[in-house]
Amino acid sequence: MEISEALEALTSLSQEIRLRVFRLLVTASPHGLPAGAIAEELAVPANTLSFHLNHLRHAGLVSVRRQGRMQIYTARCDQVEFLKDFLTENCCTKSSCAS
Amino acid sequence: MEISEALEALTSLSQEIRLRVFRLLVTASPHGLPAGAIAEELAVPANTLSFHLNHLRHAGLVSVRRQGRMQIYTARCDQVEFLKDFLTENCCTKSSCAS
DNA sequence: TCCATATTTCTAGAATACTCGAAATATTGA
DNA sequence: TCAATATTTCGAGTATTCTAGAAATATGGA
Repeated sequence: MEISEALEALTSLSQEIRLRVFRLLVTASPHGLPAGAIAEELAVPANTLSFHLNHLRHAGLVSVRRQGRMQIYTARCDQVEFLKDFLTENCCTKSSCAS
Repeated sequence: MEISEALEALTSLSQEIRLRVFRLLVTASPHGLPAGAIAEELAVPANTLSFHLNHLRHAGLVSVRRQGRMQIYTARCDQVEFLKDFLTENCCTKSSCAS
């Protein structure tokens, strides 16, 4: 993972609503959840949520598919793995790292 | 690691200058580097750097000790481990995770 | 004590991010 | 085609973060 991608992922996950959205989607993995269900669960207005879902999508952390009228969002857990790898390779010394 | 602590660490590392500072300090681990050397290496004004070092310090990602006139900053690599653990526990499904 | 060096704090302006009402778009079913 | 539902886009206001000049603080050496 490039530093610019890592920055995008870190920026996306560093916002409370987005982190909560992502965690929720991880628990709902691999089926995903429609935007409306996320908005209701987290008590966030639909348009505000849409803004954050877009942010996560641009950062590559979620993917989306349409199912009828609904947009189903799914966590891209592999991207978190890449982020963790980035942190391991760039932000850890050998001695301090388990992996 | 609590969600609020994780947010602080993610926020700190999601800013380009701070991420570069942290990576530099990891390479200089465990000795650390004086603020002036970091500023010079990254070509950032001393007071701007100070702002970001403060941010990293409040997030627990670096520690500092005085050595004569210099302030020596050191990466707290263990905190990155905690952040990775947080991501593993909260943001990964079992199937998607190596660990 | 006085000066030079290293760094931080103060401050205000600039840039970026977040929020949410209102309007627009997409889909389904009648 | 029309109404209802699900979601997104637009736009403007608010809040937060970043930047860097200037001044302040801390230390060591002459």
